[in-house]
Amino acid sequence: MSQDSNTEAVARPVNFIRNIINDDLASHKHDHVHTRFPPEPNGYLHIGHAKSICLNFGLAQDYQGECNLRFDDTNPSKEELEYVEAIKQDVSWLGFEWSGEPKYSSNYFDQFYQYAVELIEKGLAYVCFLNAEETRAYRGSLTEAGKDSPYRDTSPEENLTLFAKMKNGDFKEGECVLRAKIDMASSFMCLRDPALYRVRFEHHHQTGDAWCIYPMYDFAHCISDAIEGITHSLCTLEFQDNRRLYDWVLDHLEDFNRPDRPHQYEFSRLNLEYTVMSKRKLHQLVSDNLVSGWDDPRMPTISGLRRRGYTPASLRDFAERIGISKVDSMTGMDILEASIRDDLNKVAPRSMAVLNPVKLVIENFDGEPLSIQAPIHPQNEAMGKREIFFGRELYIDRADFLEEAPNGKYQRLALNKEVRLRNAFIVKGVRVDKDEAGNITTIYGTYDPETLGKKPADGRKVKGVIHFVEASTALPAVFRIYDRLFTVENPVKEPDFEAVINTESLVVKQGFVEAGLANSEPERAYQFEREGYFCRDNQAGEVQIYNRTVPLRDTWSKK
RNA sequence: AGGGCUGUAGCCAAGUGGUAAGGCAUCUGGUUUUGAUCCAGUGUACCGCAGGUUCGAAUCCUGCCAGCCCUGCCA
Repeated sequence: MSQDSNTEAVARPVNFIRNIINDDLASHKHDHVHTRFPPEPNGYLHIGHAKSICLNFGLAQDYQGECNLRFDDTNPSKEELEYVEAIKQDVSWLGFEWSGEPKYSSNYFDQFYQYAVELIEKGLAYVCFLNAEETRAYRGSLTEAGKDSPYRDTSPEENLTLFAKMKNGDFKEGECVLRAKIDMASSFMCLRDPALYRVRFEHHHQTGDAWCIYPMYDFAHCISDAIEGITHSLCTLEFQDNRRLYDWVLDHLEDFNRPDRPHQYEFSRLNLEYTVMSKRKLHQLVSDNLVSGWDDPRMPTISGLRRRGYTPASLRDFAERIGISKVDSMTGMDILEASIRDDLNKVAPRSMAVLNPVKLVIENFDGEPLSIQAPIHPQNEAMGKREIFFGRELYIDRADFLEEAPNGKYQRLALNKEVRLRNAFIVKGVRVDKDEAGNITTIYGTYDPETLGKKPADGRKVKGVIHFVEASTALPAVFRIYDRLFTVENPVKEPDFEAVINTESLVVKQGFVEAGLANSEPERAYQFEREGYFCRDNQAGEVQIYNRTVPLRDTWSKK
């Protein structure tokens, strides 16, 4: 089938959903693609949602179709306006544009009501006065059929009256529900006469107090999709059984019982190692003050990742790398980290920062600090140069000095050993000062003035390179070093996931950055050479705060 | 256990009867004023297990095993 000449075929990801779409287009079941991203506004979006966003909006882009943003707001007791605003912002930040105005399931409350009436008229729905407990008992179990509600055979006329009374507020919360009349013996529990509407005297963030009955997800979602002309309704695996109800509703409504109506397809949700992904648990972390908020840089939320320094491009790339399938999988952090490193390596300006400073005094240097032009990106000259300084007093990282080199592989500074100072001269350790406890307080050394931008003339080999900042011009800074939020791969498996929280997931360090960073902006990424990728935090203060997004790849320390 | 799904290398994941893509990770070289990047190379995958059909099976059939989901008036 595929000809050799067909090599221009773009390297688009392949997955079962694209195969379905291709088939649907080929068979003319649909002549276009229209997807939707339908979050319930009851919390902040996380990276699992990012996967779904990239899927739905990405499909629309690739097939020149459309993707709606729809707030699935059928349960006013859990939803808030704060979340709808945050969700819009996160989707936009990720780089996607929804089709037209944002939609709300609540836009269709009138239509839902009419469709419910249609089902009642057809004898396919009834008002049931069993309470919640009775309903559960009547439902049966996984292995036993349920039994019919005593209200199941009420006439359509009477049900119409009852349903109107429900809408008018004549019944109390919990007194009755509207149920679909399907099959109390079905092996699909969701088909055992599921509730379609419940009574809730609750203020809704979109419709105010106009309604006191609210549709259930299974009734509202499929109809919303159909009203909006969605072709492919994508959701996660746990809705596989619900698909039967999705189809049942549309099959029994005159407006939607047509071949080109929407169909639901399910893919597996994202599970990431060392974190939790459910909104409930994320809520708990916030309310228990285990993190500073939804946008704590340790959170897997989109806003948290953003504050951590993740870029929209890196998250989109991540979504592409993990792909779409129906396998229950646990994705490693390494893929996420590879995505952000790949992006930042290309675009992040280089800079130097010393996180655990110790003073290095260059004994044979005197006078004013020397200005040096250093490349902003060693592999990309077009990014230009920056000014750094070299002087008599420098800071280097304590981890870059040992009085005695442990072995031949050691590539850092030691007494009587030379090392290159990044972007500057070759220096040699001479002696140290220590306090009473034996801690090194100052390192003294000498520099070779002939080695700026060149190798030693005498041909001697100097292997290591360490970074530094000039003491008098450096800016003090706080560094927040983040690590995984949990100590175990899958915290959800623990009896109490909060018990396995990583108490060292945030370590704060005080050090210095280059003078050139005086005007760094929040969310701007930098590579602090040899340390990792950092971004300025959005918290204002006298001292700059940098969040470590991800360390540089390290193929050496593990040996 | 009644039903719905899933099992391809350490982790993701292509593959839809013709003899196992790719990414991440790993390892090995080379370049390098970041132990980074970059470049080149690197995998005995019993394709969950056992049978069967076929000239030929990861792909079809049967049985078994394992994991996930379903008994909200949540989504």
